[in-house]
Amino acid sequence: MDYFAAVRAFLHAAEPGSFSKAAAQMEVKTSTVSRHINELEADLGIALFNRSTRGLVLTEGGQVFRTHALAAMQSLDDARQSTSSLNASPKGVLRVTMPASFGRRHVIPHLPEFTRRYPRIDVDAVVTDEPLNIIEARIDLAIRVGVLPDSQRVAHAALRFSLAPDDKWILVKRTGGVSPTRAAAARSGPCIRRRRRWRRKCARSSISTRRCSRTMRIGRG
Amino acid sequence: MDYFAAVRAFLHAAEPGSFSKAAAQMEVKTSTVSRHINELEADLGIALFNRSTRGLVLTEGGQVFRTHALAAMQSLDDARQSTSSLNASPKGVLRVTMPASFGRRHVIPHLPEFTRRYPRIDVDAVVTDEPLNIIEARIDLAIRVGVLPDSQRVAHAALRFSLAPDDKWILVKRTGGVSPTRAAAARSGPCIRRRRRWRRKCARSSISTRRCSRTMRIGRG
DNA sequence: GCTTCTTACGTCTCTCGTAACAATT
DNA sequence: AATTGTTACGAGAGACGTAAGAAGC
Repeated sequence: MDYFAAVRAFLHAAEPGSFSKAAAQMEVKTSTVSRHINELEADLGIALFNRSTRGLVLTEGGQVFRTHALAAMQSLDDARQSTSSLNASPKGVLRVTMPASFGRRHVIPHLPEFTRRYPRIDVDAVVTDEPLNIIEARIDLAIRVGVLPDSQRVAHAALRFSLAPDDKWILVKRTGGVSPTRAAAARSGPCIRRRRRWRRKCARSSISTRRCSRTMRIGRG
Repeated sequence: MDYFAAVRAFLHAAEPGSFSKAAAQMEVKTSTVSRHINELEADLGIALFNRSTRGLVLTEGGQVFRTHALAAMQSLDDARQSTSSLNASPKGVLRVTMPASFGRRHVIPHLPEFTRRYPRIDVDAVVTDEPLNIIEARIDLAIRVGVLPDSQRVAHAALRFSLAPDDKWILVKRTGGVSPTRAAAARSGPCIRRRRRWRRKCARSSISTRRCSRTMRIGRG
């Protein structure tokens, strides 16, 4: 059974003491509410309502369940709210890694302006020439320049920085010897694997890609 | 989508940082876990995991969601536990109404023994000859004797008390002039409407009818 | 080659609404 | 007669597993 729907139906019905009103409020049929609550009662092994045509009255068990269920649903709403609000206004920690000399010249000078514009973002700049494991080090964005010693990470080598006149980074795929999928990855945007996946997901579900593009705007003058 | 299943899949995957392990633990396929978490991410508009073949790492949003989701699921478990435990060991308030003289003679004398046997039950005996509205007065069990003045409540008149030698109350249907459904009601057990429904529900879903029978054992010597 | 996550596809379960019924005012 | 809860039934959606693909070890 759809436990979520069942609990919601119960809570909607408990307040006015009516299945019909609950159904109207939830924009489903009375039969659905009735079924959901019957399923819930079967699952709990206890009656939640005393039924009469004069209205419904919560049983003792119904009252107990209602109290806890309300708290549970509240928690779940909190979970959704606080989580999805994270992508509404950019906020949190952004860990960026970059080569030392490149960083000093092209990134660090712009950080004061960046943090002014996005005060809720804490930039965590890992300035190093060491080849980091971007997963283990929890790097959100890696900037690489030149030919990497680790030739297995071809995708990284496809990212090239260009100070273009417009508000975009230009991503140029490496010429020659690139497999179709890798070329596609390079075409579609930033080229580390999970970023490509993220973009695909955005396209699928109409999520704003703001998070990506803002992240990429760090080095713009 | 099945929100509960999705959240559960997420929590199972977050701990070991693996969809496969979560799938094995939940006895579903990896594809199911993957789908659930993708749905959750689409719903929240935020990525919950950073994926790599070396394992998964929760994003910042993933950690936030995990914290809240854990609390929510905990609350829901509490709701189920505390509610269904109500019918495991008899506990709570039992409101019984009965005629004055009958009560004094056949019920009240047995209450000390009853409360000794079921110490977690508080019996609330409404001893009155007035015809109560059992819903409004929150009566769990009504004992009626003789012909009721309110002839519409035929079902009540079908309950007859008998001090049988075995551990049961014998319920005899009223002879003559009983409609098929009412006869069925009288046959099937205690005859106020919601009790009949309760019995039907028990039969359907294999719920123990213990709660009913215990309630009915009040007057046994 | 093995493991891991992803995804398209077909099946099948399961949910929902419709509609008829029961019960009461 | 009107309202409210229940339930059988059929259509439709949606979930699941299978299997193939992609990516990294």
